[in-house]
Amino acid sequence: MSLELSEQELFRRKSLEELQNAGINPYPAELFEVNAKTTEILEKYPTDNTLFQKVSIAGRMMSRRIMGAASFVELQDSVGRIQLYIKRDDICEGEDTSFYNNVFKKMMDIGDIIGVTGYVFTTQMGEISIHVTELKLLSKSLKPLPIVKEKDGVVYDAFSDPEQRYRQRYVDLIVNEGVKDTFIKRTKVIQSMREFFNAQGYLEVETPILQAIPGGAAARPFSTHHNALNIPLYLRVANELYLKRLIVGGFDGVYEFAKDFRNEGMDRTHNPEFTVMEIYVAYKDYLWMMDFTEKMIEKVALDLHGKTQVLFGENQIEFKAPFRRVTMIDAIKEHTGYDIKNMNESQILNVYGNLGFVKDPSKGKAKMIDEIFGEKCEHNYIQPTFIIDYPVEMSPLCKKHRDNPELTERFELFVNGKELANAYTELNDPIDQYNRFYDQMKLAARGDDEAMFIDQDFLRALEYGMPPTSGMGIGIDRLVMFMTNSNSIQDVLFFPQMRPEKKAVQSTDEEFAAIGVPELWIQHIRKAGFNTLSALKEANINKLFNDLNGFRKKNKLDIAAMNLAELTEWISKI
RNA sequence: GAUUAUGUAGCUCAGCAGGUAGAGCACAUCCCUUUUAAGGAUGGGGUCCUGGGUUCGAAUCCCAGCAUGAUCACCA
Repeated sequence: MSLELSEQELFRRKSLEELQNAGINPYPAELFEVNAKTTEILEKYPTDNTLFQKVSIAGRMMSRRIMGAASFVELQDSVGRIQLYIKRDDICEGEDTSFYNNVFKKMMDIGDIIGVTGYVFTTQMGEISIHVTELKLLSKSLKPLPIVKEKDGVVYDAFSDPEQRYRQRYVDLIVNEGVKDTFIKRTKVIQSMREFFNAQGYLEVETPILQAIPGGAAARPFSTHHNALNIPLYLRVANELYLKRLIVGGFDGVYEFAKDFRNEGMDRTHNPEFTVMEIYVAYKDYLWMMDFTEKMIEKVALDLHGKTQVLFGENQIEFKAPFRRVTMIDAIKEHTGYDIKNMNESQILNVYGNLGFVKDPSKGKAKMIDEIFGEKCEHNYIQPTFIIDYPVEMSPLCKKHRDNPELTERFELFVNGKELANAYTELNDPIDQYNRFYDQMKLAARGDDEAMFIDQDFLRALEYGMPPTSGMGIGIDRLVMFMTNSNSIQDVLFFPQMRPEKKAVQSTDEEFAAIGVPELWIQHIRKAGFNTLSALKEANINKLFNDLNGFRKKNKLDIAAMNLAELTEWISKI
C-alpha cells in the first residue's frame, strides 16, 4: 500500500475543500428524511404509477453518466439500486447553474452518499428512475471505490482479490452483489433456529468464554493470563460442560450460540474463532435428538429458501426430514469391506494397517476407528446422514450404548462429506465420567495431545445428579456455508482472521524538518522512496544525491537542485 | 507446518527470448438535454510486493523474505 495519496484521492480532497469554500458541509449533522427504498419503488411503481411522486431517498452514488445538462446516476441504498435522472435546470435556482456544473459535476464523485427528493417516472429506455428535484450531499467519499459493472448477469472488472475483500469487507459489501445477502441469510439461520428452540420453551443462556479448564472438546486452546488472579485462563473450545451444569441446576432445556476458539490450522473450513450452537434438553436421548435436529435443519432450509432442496456446489442437497441413519460400524463395512464389530485392539490394528495407515502405538482403538472412518467413509455422505453409535473411547462425555458397552449413544450429522453436527445421550453417571476422564489422562500419557483434562467441578455437579439428557452441537458457520452455497468459511464471516496487515513506517514531516530538510523537499523525498530518516541514513550518500536530483529532473520539479554539502549536513544530524 | 501458484496504475488484467512499462474501466480537461457494463475527443497517473544477487542493463533470470489463494498436514 502506498503511503502517498493517489492522484484520485488528491482530487477528492481538493473537491472537499472546494465544497467547504462554497459553503456546503460535506458531512452535515442533521438527519435526512427517507420515505422509500429502491426495491420498493421498482416493485410497486409499475402497478400504480401515481405512487412515489414525492419521494425522498438516500444512498451511495455508484455510477454517473453525464450527458451535458442532464445526468444519470445509479443510487445504491441498503436493499438495491435505482437510477436517478438529474437535470441541470431542475436542481439549480434560476440562471445560476453552478450547483449542477460545479458542485454536482466537479465536486461530487462516485462513492459519495447523497440524499435526493423527486418523483418517479419511466425513461424513454423504459427504466424506472427518479427525476431529481433536490440533491443533497450527505457524506463525501475520499477513497475511490473499485468500479464493478454488470450486464445481463455478466460481471465486469469484479473486485475479487481475497485479501482486499476480507480485510476491507465494507468495500466488498458495497461493490459486490450478493455479499450482503449471504450475511442476511446467516442472521436468518440463527433467527430460525432460535424460534425453533424458543417455541419449545428452551432457554437461551450465556456461559463463560474465559475458562480455567478448557473442556468439552478435544482441541488445543488459546491461552491468556488474568493479572489480578495471577492464573492462566483459556478461551473456550466448547461450552458443553457449562450447559450441562445448568441442566443439573434444573433447567429443562438450555442453548447458546457460542463463539468457540481453537488454536489450530486455518483453511477453507476453519477459522480460529467460529460459532457453534449447543443445546441440552433434559429427559431426552439421542434418538429424540436426531428427530429434533433434522426438523430444525428442515425448518432452517424452508425459512431461507422456501423449500428443502438447497444447491451446494454441484450437489443438490435434500434437507427434508427424516435423514438417513447409519451406524459407524456399518459405514466402515460399507466403504472398506471390513466388519470391525467385536474386534479387539490388535485386530483393529491389523485392519488399520491393511487399509494403508501407518501404525502408531500412541493411537488407541477408537482413534484408529475414527481415522478409518474419516479417511474412507466421511466424504461419501453428501446427502444429510446421521452416523451413529461411536466407540466409547472416542466419546468421553457420552453415555454408553444401551445395548453394547463398547459403543456410545452418539451421532454426527454429515452433509456434503463434512461434519455438521454432533450429539450424545449425555453421560450422567459421575463414576463412569470420572473413569472416562481418567482414561483420557492415560491416552494423554500415551502421547495423545488432544485428550481432555479432568474438570473436578463438573464431576461434582454430576454427583448431585443430572437428569438423563441429550445434547447437540452444530457448527453455524458450516451450516451457513451449506445454506448459502459458500465454498469458504471466509465468505460467511464478516471479518475472517487474517495475518496482520503490514504497516509501513514513515517519519513525520517534523522529523524531516528537524534535520534541516526544506519543506518543499519533504514530500518528494518520500515519493522518491525514502520514507524514514533511517532510510536516508542507510543510503549511500552519492546514490541518494543522484536519486533525489534524478527524481527532480524526471518530475520537472520547480525547486532548486540539491547540493551534496546540504545533503551531508542533513545526514550528519540524524 | 509442507508443496505450489500469484503479487504490475484506484480496480480488473496484459507484458517477461533481459533493452524507454501497456489496455479496459475509473480519474482530469473540453464538447454533448433521456443514457443502459461503454456518448465523443484529448490527457494525467507506476517503489512493476520487499531485500539481495547475476548483468553494461532486471518488471522479466536466480536467492531470501512478506502477503494472498489452492492442495496436503493439523482440526473427533
